[in-house]
Amino acid sequence: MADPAPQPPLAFAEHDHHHCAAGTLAEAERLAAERGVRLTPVRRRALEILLAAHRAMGAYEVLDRLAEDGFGRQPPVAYRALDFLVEQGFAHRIRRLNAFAACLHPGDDHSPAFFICRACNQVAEAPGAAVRAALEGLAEGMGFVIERATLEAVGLCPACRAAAA
Amino acid sequence: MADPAPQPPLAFAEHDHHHCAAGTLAEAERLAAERGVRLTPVRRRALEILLAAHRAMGAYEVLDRLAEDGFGRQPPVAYRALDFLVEQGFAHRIRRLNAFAACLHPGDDHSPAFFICRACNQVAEAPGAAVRAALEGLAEGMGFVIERATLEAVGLCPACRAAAA
DNA sequence: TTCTCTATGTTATGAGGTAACATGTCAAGC
DNA sequence: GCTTGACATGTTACCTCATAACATAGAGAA
Repeated sequence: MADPAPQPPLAFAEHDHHHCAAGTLAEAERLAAERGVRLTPVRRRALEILLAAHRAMGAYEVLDRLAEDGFGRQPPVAYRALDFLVEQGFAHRIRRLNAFAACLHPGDDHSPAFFICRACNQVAEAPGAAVRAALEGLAEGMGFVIERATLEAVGLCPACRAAAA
Repeated sequence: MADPAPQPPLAFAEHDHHHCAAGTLAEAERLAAERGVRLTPVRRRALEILLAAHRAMGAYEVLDRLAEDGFGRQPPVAYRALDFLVEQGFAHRIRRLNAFAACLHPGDDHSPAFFICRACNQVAEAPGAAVRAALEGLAEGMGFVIERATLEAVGLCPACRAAAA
C-alpha cells in the first residue's frame, strides 16, 4: 500500500490530530463502559494504532504493530480486535481497500460515507445520512429492507488534485 | 457462498430471464463493435456465465466454468475476462461479496447501486443517480472529486423478508 | 471456590488477487 | 505474402486477506 504523500489531513482539512485521537479514545472507553462491553488491552491498542496512523490500515499491518507490543502474531488476533471495533462503531471497514480506519465520531449516525484519495490513500469520513436516505428511497420502491450500507467514493482529494494540476 | 433459496428473481421481481439474458448479450456485442473492442470467446463466455447464473459469482467460480469449456484454468484467465467486462460496463464488481455480476443495463447510467440480500444472496441493481448526486453533494463541500463510487446495501429482499416473518 | 462465559493464543488452511513471462493471433503496411 | 506490432491468451509462481477449529487463560457470578 503506497503512502507517497506526507500525511494530508484526514477530513482533507487541517486539525489537531493528537487532540482528536485522545478524545476519540476517551469517547470509545466511555461508550464501552456504558454498553457493558470490554475494551481490553488488545482492542484498545488496536484502536490506538488506527487512531495514531490516521489512515486506513490493512489487518496485517495492525497485526504487526500489535505483535511488536507483545500481543499474538497470528491473523485472528488482529481480525478479532478489529471486528470488535467495527461492531461497536469505533472503527470502519473500507472494503475498497481491504482495510480498517478508526471512526472519528463513535456513537453518531452510523452510515458514514468514505472518500478515498487514490493518490495519497487518505480516507475521509463524512456523515452519510443524505446518501443513506437516497438509498432508502430506492430500497422502498422494491420492498428491500436495508440493514447496512457501504458508501465509498474513490477520487482525488483537494491536495492531490492541486498537486496533479 | 451459500445459495439456499431457490433463485428468487433478480430485481426482486419476476421477469423472463432467458429473454433478458439474450437481449443483454446482444446489446453487449453491439456496444463492443461500436467501441472497437473485441468481445472474444473467453470474454463472451464469461458474460454468458454471469448472465445465466443471474447472481453474483466469485472469480474462481467463473474460472471453473470457463475451464470446463476448454479455456485456461489459471486465475488470470478469469480475472482478465471479468476486468474487461467491468471496464466496458458489461458487468459489475460487488465488493461486499468479492464477486461479479452481469450488468442488466449496459450502456446506461453507470453508477448503479446494489442491493444484496443476506439470506438468498441475490443482488439487485438499481439506477444510482440519486444516490450518486447525494454523494457528489458531500464531496463538493470538501473539495473532493469523485471518479468512481461503490454503493452497496445489505439487507433482506421482499421474498426473504416474507419467509422470515 | 468453582463454574461459566468471554477473550486470547495457536495451527492450519481457504479464498481472492496479481506480477511476470511465454505463446499465439490478427490486421495494417510494406 | 511476409513482417511487424498490438493485443489476447496461457502458465508459473506467489502474495495478501481472512477464517475455522481447537487449546488456554482470566474475570465475574453464584
